[in-house]
Amino acid sequence: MDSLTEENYIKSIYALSLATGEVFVSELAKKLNIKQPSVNSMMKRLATKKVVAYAPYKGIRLTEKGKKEALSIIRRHRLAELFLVKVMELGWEEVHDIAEQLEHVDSKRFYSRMDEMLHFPKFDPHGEPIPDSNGKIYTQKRTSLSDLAEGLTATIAAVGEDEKSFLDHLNAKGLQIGDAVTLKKREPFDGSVTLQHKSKKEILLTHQVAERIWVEVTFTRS
Amino acid sequence: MDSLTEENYIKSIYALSLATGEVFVSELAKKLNIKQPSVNSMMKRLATKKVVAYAPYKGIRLTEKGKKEALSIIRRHRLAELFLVKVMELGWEEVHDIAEQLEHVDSKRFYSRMDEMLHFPKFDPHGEPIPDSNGKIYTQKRTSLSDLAEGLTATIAAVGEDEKSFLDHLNAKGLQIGDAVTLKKREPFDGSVTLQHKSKKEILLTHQVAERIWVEVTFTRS
DNA sequence: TTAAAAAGTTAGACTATTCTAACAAATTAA
DNA sequence: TTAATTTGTTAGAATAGTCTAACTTTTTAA
Repeated sequence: MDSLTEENYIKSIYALSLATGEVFVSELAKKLNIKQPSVNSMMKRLATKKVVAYAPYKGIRLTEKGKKEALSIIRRHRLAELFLVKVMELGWEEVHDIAEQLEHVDSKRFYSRMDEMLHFPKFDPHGEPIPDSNGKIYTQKRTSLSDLAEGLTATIAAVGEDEKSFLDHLNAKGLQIGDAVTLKKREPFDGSVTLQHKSKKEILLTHQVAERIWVEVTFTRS
Repeated sequence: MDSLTEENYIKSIYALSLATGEVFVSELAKKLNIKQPSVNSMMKRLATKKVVAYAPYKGIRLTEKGKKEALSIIRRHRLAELFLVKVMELGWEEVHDIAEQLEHVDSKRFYSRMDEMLHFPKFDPHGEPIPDSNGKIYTQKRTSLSDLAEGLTATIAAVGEDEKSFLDHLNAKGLQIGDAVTLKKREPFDGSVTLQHKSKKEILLTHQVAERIWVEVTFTRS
């Protein structure tokens, strides 16, 4: 097991190395508000633990093991944020610091219950993906249904709102997460969209509803 | 601010010194699974911080400041337990270890929201009192309504269940927290009780309901 | 009432984190 | 391409918590 401190290092390394695959001691030190020599010795420790690959004067990279751990922490953080907002009705602005603490709670049950209560969300309301319990991230490109081009077919991946009334509305329309829909027509006037659904029925959604639905394009026009 | 470790010491000192007002190094060491010399040096530190009063070879006592801190930790722990059970629907047996971690979360909002969501509970379902945010504990002697002697008048202080259906039932009977009731008669056969209510009406409750209502005796027969 | 037993204390050591000071390597810019 | 700048590393120290070994006080009980 990693200490709370180690977890924070791992999380930051993941975030900072996302783009290029590596981070430098100086960047990490700045991000964590810690002096370079401290980062340096922590890297030696994490290297011993096989969490990072680290050679002196070279960049820091997470190993597979390290990535897995990072994703697990990120999952806990994002689930916690979503939980605090959706279930506890706290404001987005006040939620980050609390999630920063909750992410270190060691209890599978605690997180699996959150997951259940939130209906296994794939994204947090910022649109950031929540890794699943195997560390798998939904990487497919998502678009809001309100931006999908006419004629394209896409799968409903997630909804931006988890409120019962919204879900009820989708239900009433016969839509569910996982359903494939084809965008038949978008009204230029009000942005409402007409969908072709697997049920063969045509479904009309207002712009307000469409923009809260995230889809993944599965087929393009050939 | 106290460290997580210090908070754990304070909580244990409070619990162990409740009866006599003091704890001994050996007891504390056993409770925390820590060796005596470690406890000894921590006591020196907490004494410097004015959290405990401690003289070598004498017992350990919390100062007023220390008691306040202990009550705040206990409040957080009990709120968290209740929250995990009532809101997150986890089982009582699996909740303690998680609450043990949540109690150290530093966020007033987090706890005040729990408090609100739980309707400002005065007791956890074990019947243990939850200190309020000023550290005040509801010390009055409580009895279950199912144990109240015939003829006594008492005030409804809390209910052991927070489920909507239970609260609805009480509502339908015209009972609310804070109401004074006099126990008119208890049926020996099924334990159901007849109450005299301030509304002048007589109310009949089954044993099942009565045992979930906590009351404080306000008047005794003279 | 004195000798075990129990309880408490000191001293010294070790790990996890962090820091400052001083030096070394790599990069950048003139 | 060398000198300045940036980046990284080592060495040594500090704090929080804990431990073991070796006493010292108190208590308990014969």
